[in-house]
Amino acid sequence: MTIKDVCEKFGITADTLRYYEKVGAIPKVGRSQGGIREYDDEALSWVNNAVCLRKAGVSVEAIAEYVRLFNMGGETLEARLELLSKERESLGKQLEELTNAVELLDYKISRYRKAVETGVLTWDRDPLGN
Amino acid sequence: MTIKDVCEKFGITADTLRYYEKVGAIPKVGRSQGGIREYDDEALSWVNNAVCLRKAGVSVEAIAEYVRLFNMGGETLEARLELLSKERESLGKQLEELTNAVELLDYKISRYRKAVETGVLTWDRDPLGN
DNA sequence: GTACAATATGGAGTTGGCTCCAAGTCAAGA
DNA sequence: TCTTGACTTGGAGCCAACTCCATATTGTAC
Repeated sequence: MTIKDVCEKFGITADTLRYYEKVGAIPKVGRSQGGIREYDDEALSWVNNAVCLRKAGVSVEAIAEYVRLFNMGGETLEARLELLSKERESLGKQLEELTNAVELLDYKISRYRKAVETGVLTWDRDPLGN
Repeated sequence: MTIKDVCEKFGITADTLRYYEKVGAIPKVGRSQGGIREYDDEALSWVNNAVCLRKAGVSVEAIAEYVRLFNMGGETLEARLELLSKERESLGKQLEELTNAVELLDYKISRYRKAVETGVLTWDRDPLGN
C-alpha cells in the first residue's frame, strides 16, 4: 500500500503520516528499492493505533514511547502495561469532562429551544444562566 | 472573590483567567477602585462555562463567539442556539472517538495482563497486534 | 508609614502537532 | 525516452492555547 492509500484509508495527510514515523509514533515503514514507503498489514495496524489514540487526545510522545518499548522486546511488557494503564486512566478522566460538557450544552440547548419559541431565555436550575 | 480564589476553585492559573478575559471567552470582569478584578456569582458562572467547555476541547474562539453573541442581546438567540448545537455535535463525535480509543486500550491492557502472567503477548482478535 | 505579597498590563516566549516548502528522485503512461 | 505526477528528505513556518516576564500599582500586616 502506498502512502496515499493509507492517507485516504485513515483520513489524514501524507505529511502527518511521515511526521508520525519521524517522531516514532509508528515504527519505521518498509521501503521499495527506490526508497518509497510500502505499508504492509503490520504497518497499517500501527497506523491505526496511532490515529485512534491521537483522535482521543493521547499525545504523540506517549504513543511513541509505547512503540519504543515495543521495539525493545519482551523485557518491557510491564512497562508497556503501565503506560497503557496510565493513558487509559487519563482517557477515563477526559471522558468524564466531555460528558460534563455535553450535559451543560444539552441543558443550554434545551433552554434556547424554549427561548426561540417564547422569545424569553430563562434558566430553571441556577438563576444565573448564560 | 479575588482572582486567586477563582483559580483555586477551578484549578487554573491567574494567567489563564486573564487570558480568557482578554480574548473574550468570559465577559469583562468588574474591578475594585484600584483596578483589581472582583468576581461575582455571574462572573463565576461564566468562568465555569469557559472552563467546562475548554476541558472538553471546545475552542476558546467558539466560547468567545458565544459570549459575544450573548452580549449582543435577544436578537442573537437563534445564532447562539445554532452555535451551541454545532459544538454539541462536535463533542458527540469526540465522545465516539474517545470511546473507540478506550475500547482499544482496554483490549490491549487485558492482553498485557495475560502477557505479564504467562510471559507471552498474544492477540485473539486480529493476529496483528501491537 | 513601611515593607511585602498580590495583582495589573502589554508583550514576548513556549509547546505540541502538525503543515508547508524547496530541491531532488522515482515511476507509469504516451 | 520523455513528461508528468507522486514520492523523498530536511528544515522552516504556523496556529492555538497558554505561560512567562518586566515593570508598575494595589492592598495588607505590622
